[in-house]
Amino acid sequence: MSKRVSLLRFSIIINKIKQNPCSFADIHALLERESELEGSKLTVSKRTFNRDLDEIRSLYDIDIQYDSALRVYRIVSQDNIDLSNRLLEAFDLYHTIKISDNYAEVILLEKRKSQGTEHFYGLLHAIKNHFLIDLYYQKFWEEEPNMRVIAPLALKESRGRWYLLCKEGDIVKSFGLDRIKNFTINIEKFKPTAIDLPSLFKHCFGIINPLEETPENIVLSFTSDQGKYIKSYPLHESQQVISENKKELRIALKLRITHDFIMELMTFGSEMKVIEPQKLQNKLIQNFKKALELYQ
DNA sequence: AGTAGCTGTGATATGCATCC
DNA sequence: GGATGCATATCACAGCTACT
Repeated sequence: MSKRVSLLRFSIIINKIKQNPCSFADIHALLERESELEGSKLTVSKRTFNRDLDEIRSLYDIDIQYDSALRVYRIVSQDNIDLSNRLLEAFDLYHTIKISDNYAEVILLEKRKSQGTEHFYGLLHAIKNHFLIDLYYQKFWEEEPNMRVIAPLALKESRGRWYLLCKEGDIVKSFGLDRIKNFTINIEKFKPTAIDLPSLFKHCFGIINPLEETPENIVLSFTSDQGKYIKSYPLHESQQVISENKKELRIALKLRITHDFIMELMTFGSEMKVIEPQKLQNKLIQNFKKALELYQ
């Protein structure tokens, strides 16, 4: 039994129980069906299933137990939902890529360059042990990568990309992992400083963080169709629905108005209107006018 | 150097017995 | 009825040898 087959079985078990608490017989039947799709045997004995539950508990922090009153297995606690969902997602993605060769006509992977995740391990080592690093970084607008010595603080995910947060002087800067050409861990250490990074980025849309800007209360109105997407994929953690009817969905956000946020808002075109603040509305009007001028 | 085939070892799955 | 412990079976893989 390969690790991949076990992990696939864990994923099937968790997803099934997550959707609907069910009996061992139900899970066995599902594994039987999945075996046909997968082309290898996924069904296991009751004993192995029990051991799987232990593994799932330690791997994903998902506690599945038998409910004798309802005669079903169900999830009784999930310590860190975000983390376990991400672990499951990561495995589903891994599995899909793994089998994509055999399903080339139905699994269409995006052709894209590496996200720089190969740097994770080395960077984490430097962050944990407070080592300075010599970073060779390729800016979008420069031909050659330049080298800088920086104090790495954290890795941050933002809008599907990964960034290295560093301290340069008193400022926290971010570097896209996909633009890191190379880095070496310096023998010199830096003095760790207590910076509350989650708070620092609390009112940011993405990775751009102009601290001189104060967070603004923003109200947006979406068409009801677009509103459905916005409700399922919120723009920001501060997003709150303030009103909803057949014609529109109104949401409130609290964040710093940055270029990336304005660009994101422009992608909604005529499906969205800025209600507040006035200066954000003006900025969008100005941008759309400029865009229109390109065609006149 | 590359690879096919063999073997030993550790990891994993299983069935049975027993407990609660 | 499900959960658990234990002995055994099975599998994957690294390391080795022999061959091309």
